[in-house]
Amino acid sequence: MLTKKQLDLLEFIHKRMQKDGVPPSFDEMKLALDLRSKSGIHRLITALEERGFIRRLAHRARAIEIVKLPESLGGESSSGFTPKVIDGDKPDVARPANAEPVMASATDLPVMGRIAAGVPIAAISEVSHQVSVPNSMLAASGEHYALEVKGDSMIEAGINDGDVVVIRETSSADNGDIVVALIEDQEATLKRFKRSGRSIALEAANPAYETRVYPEDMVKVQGKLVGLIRTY
Amino acid sequence: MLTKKQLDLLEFIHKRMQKDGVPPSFDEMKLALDLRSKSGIHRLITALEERGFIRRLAHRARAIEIVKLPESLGGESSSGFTPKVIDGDKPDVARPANAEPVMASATDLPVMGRIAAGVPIAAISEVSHQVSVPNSMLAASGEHYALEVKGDSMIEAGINDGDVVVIRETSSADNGDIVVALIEDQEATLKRFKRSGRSIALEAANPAYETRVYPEDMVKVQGKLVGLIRTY
DNA sequence: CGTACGATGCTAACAAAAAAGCAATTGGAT
DNA sequence: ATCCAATTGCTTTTTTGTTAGCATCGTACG
Repeated sequence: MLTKKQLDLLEFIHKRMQKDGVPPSFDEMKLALDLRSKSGIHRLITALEERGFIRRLAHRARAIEIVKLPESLGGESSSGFTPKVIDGDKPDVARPANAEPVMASATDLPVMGRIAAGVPIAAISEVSHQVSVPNSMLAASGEHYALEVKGDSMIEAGINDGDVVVIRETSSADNGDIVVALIEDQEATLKRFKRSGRSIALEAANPAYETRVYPEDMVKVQGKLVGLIRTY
Repeated sequence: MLTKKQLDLLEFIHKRMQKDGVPPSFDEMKLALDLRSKSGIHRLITALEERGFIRRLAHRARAIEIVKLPESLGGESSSGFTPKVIDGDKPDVARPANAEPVMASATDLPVMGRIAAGVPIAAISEVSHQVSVPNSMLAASGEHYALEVKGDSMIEAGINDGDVVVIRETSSADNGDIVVALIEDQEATLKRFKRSGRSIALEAANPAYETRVYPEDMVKVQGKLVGLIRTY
């Protein structure tokens, strides 16, 4: 899953955080890996993020957090690690007796880029990073992936700019479903699906955008919205 | 299930990862299996992926991960690997062939009831059930819990009826934060917080509801909104 | 027995990603 | 305003993954 360099860096970050609690800066990492430029680090970090090992805040100094460790670094296996653990322990809560880092059922899904609203987007392409979504959001079978929403076209459906939507792959949809549709094999959008006869209407949930109607063979449903995750 | 070659390769990858944590590159595998071309490896890898033994990121160097091992190779115990399924939910069986990502970082939070919008609610009390939320939504420290949203008072903030909101306990808030506030020690609501001088305004995100202003000692902030989860 | 097919092997050409470096910007924090 | 850190653009080299085309071998099957 990781290349040597990536692993080295991850290990360094991990040790650093164990030692003084603060993640290293790019320069420190540069030093540690004996590079002459930070840009190399930047790329390694990006790779680690893409693979779901770390999480970070862009443009924030030292805003790196380790999300998981590979087994080779004393990673989990038996629940050992637990990068950060909040066990939402509220008062009496009925929690199963086994004390623990309360890892719950979730699955990492790849975020396949951003999907636009008004003016669509470069079709779904590559993984930018991973998000964990509760399994309760996923169907027992079927492929899922996530997209970051760009724009405000679905605002009246409670989908805001920046939200992450979870999509289940499917090529069919029912009226009223919110779907990811590929129009003319070109642009992908998130819209509400409505069929009438041989035409398909894709309507935004925002009066500022107009509903567009296409003959059915110009629209391909790629997936349907099954969940939404927003972080403030 | 697997051909000899496929098994050999899988075994090699496994050992390799045990040893140095980094999966082998195609060339290394080529060497190991004593082939003169990578293309053979490519096909074997594809086969292993199809059969669900490994998972990988296409076009990424060394991005291979072993998902399961046949019994013939110490299948469970010896590797400390155990493609874990944290108890509770669905058994890991029914996963489509092209495998979805594995279990990831999430935490179960108790849902402490429903919180209303317009007309508040029976104060936060007992746990109705648990939801898994991605750890990325939680602060490194602090207590969290979840509430189910009842009503449409925050609809313009993209919070719909039925959504689950994740709250971090805190007694302070900044202007503009969406908070769970206890009014007169009686009713709890989810509103946007605005302070001016010694009074606190709690405003809904829905023109149908009016903003209410209280002297600061009548309002107690109980927590602030940090995340939202919606399942369709 | 001959054919079809699947699993393998090889070569060779290509396409991309990983990794590094340098320089110039942008952002945050103080 | 200024410092420091992070981000970006661009370049170069090396490593790694992907594909296509072709050949061989063995087995299942009519």
